[in-house]
Amino acid sequence: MASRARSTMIEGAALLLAKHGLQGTSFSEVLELTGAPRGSVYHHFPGGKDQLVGEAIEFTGANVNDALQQRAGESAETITAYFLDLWRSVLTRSEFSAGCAVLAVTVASEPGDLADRAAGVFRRWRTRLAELLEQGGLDTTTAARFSALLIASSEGAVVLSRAERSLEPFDLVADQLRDQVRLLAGG
Amino acid sequence: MASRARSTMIEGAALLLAKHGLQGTSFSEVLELTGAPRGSVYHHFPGGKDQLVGEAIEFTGANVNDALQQRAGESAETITAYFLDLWRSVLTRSEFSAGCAVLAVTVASEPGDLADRAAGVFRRWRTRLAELLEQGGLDTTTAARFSALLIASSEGAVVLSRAERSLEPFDLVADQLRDQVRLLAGG
DNA sequence: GTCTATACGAAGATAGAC
DNA sequence: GTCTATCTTCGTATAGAC
Repeated sequence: MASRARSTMIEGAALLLAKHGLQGTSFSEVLELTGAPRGSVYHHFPGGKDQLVGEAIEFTGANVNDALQQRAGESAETITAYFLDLWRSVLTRSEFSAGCAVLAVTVASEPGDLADRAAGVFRRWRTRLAELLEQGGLDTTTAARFSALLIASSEGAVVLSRAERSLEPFDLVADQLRDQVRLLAGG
Repeated sequence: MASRARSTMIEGAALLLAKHGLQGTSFSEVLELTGAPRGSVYHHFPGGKDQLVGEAIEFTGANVNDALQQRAGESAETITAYFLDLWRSVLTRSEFSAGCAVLAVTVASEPGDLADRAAGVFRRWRTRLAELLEQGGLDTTTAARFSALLIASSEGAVVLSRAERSLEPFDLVADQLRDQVRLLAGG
């Protein structure tokens, strides 16, 4: 039975990881943000911070995969535009204060279980997106390549735009990718 | 007069930032790595950690710009391939343990001087690369777009490959980008 | 320029009462 | 399930001697 406090903490941790990074996300901050009770942290997460963070990035991973799933069956162009909008809205809704929790964990964690879980999330995104792009009209090789490119460049563009606090870098990248997928789809 | 210990610390900090992130890089680690004397940290860097980190990312920024400069006058295809190889070698030489210091600082620092300096580094890369791509045959608009795409996707691809501890994601991205710039250059 | 000693705060984690 | 108290470690930063 998953308690309310437990899932609230996971969602809160996911948000804080996206904003402040791995070491910048403490139990204290998560509790302050979510109002979850301090005394039950190690009751819900006996594995400590690593467990909470691990579940938070799996949560983020599932969110993105669910969102992608909603566009199953659409054209490669539509899927590309949708994926880009997903990340663009992270920037706009947070006023450039948030990015990707999975990336934040990857660049700040030493090799180990946490890093492996982050890798798993990235890999599932890449596989799922490639499948959808292939269904959307790209050939197998191109779908695998463009899936990797789309994820990598979205992640990177979010970082550039966060740094500059401007949508300019992100939008330049997005424009280029949308043009490109049109050509690849033989439009 | 810049002392030897001072520049050694800056280089060491740049490497550690790329490996362990912002909060994962402490004075103790920098001193251990570089053998610099503990007693003169605040003599060389009266601004504390922020100053050291700031100089470290400027150092990284200058390194990349200098490397780019070596390819001035070459074709857009050559410049693209060279820029990708630059980041690919970060992965291979570190056995997937290092990434980009500027990205690491961006996703882990709160708004302030440090974040602004990171933004400046990214912006200078983007501007300089766009100039070179334009000289290399791309029209102005395409050069600006492709410069942003190339930087964003390299940064993102480094993260994906670090996570998976495999060159596969990076190489998929690189293949796609090299194909794309060939088309853009009218090849 | 470099040293040691130390102040200070924050973090993760554990123990035991309720 | 939740609380408070506490332990331990580690980080940045400062002070003052050499």
